[in-house]
Amino acid sequence: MAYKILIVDDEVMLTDLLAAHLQNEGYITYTANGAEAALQQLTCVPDLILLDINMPDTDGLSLCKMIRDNVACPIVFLTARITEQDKVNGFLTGGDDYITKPFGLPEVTARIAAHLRRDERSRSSQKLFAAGGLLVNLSSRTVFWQQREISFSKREFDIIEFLITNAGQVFDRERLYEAVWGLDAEGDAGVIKEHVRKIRQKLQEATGRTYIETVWGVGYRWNR
Amino acid sequence: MAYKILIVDDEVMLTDLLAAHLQNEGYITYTANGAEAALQQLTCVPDLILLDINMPDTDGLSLCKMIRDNVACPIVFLTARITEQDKVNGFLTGGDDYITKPFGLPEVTARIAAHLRRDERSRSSQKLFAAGGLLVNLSSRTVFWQQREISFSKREFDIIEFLITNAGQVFDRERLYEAVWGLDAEGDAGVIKEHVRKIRQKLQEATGRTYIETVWGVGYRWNR
DNA sequence: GGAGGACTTGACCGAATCTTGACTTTTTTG
DNA sequence: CAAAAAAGTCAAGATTCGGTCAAGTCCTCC
Repeated sequence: MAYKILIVDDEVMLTDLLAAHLQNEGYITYTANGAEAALQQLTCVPDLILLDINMPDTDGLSLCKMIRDNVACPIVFLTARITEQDKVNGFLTGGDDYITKPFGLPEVTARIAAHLRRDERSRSSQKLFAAGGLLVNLSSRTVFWQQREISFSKREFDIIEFLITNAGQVFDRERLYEAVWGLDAEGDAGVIKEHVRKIRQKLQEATGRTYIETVWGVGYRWNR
Repeated sequence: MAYKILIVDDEVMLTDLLAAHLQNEGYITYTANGAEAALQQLTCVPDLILLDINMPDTDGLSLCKMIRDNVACPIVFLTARITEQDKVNGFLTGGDDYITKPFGLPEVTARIAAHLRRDERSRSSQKLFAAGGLLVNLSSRTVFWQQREISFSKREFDIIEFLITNAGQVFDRERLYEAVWGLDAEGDAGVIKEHVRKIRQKLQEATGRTYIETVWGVGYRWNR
């Protein structure tokens, strides 16, 4: 689930540059080179908006308000400078940020990532999964079986998290490895066998069940 | 947006009665007739919980603790009576309340409404955190352990503040650094290790506990 | 401008965890 | 039924990570 970012600036060169860079980072990008185009593009329901508020022929403030009225995502302003007056005008309200030109691409990337993370956190601060006495809490990374905590290492929990959020689906080892270790990780997906063993062992010991089922010749699946 | 209320009691008649009444008042209700069911229902992330602590076959205290560890909403206890011993046992902590059986429906409704109002208000500007003798005051930036102040430097307190306002969640050093030093700060997130050491040292010295827990390979988490 | 506390850095060590590869068991298939 | 393929087990070595420390720098308040 890649994030969608809408880039609004009158300079085509700049929007294209940012779009190319962000696509490279794995984001889906949309561009708009004017107020009208920006409003049209809102239909794509972006997760974050990069917005130049100093565009000519455009009242930045009211464009910003119109955007806010229609989508709830964070807005990061691109601007030559922010004066105190701008802040007073209410440009900068909850969840927003600004980057002053000229800026470096790494800076933009970092800010975007941070905002998306923060937004994600507030959107669903408690991620809980329950199944017959087993309680998995993704934000505190804990697993409880009837008042008793079962502790898992990082990799073990990562695997559990992935399987449980996709409970019922079967994943082969390659796919699991990719999901947990990352797309560009190199190494043998055979490690999974070992981690799954450990997970099952701990679960079995505590609950009497194994939860992770082997689909022979295909992969693993989480059973509630 | 309607509030969600989870009703936990072993008597089906009672849960159904309460549910019907509260639905009539405009609440969304969930019911559970046992400890296990209660834990499962937590996934609905209720805004308030009505909990019978005198259910047979259930250790009310630890069930209560489990619930608290996973959701932050107020808990209203339904009980035959609350003894002094119960209070000492820690059943009642900030935001909680109890209603002794037998009770009238109007009483339940009134209490629930009062708690939801209070919770709403305090959630937006919670400035005081308490956990077993430890009292953290965000506005005066002080930490007390049983009438005794423990002093922390700016950075140390900033870290404590962030962790405590997101208690239970795990943050890796990068996120923590970002949250405390700011998005555009440059520097090594390794500093955190040193600050955490100092914080723990002071807390340990004063309270005998460390509060900040390490989740190996992932990050840090504040334990109440 | 100096003293003292706060903040930062980098190196080091031990411990927790991850990975590997050989080996065993189970399942499928010819 | 035997061979092959897939999955599970195990122990040992490799690796990564977090805690600690000492030293250096920065800042602030006299």
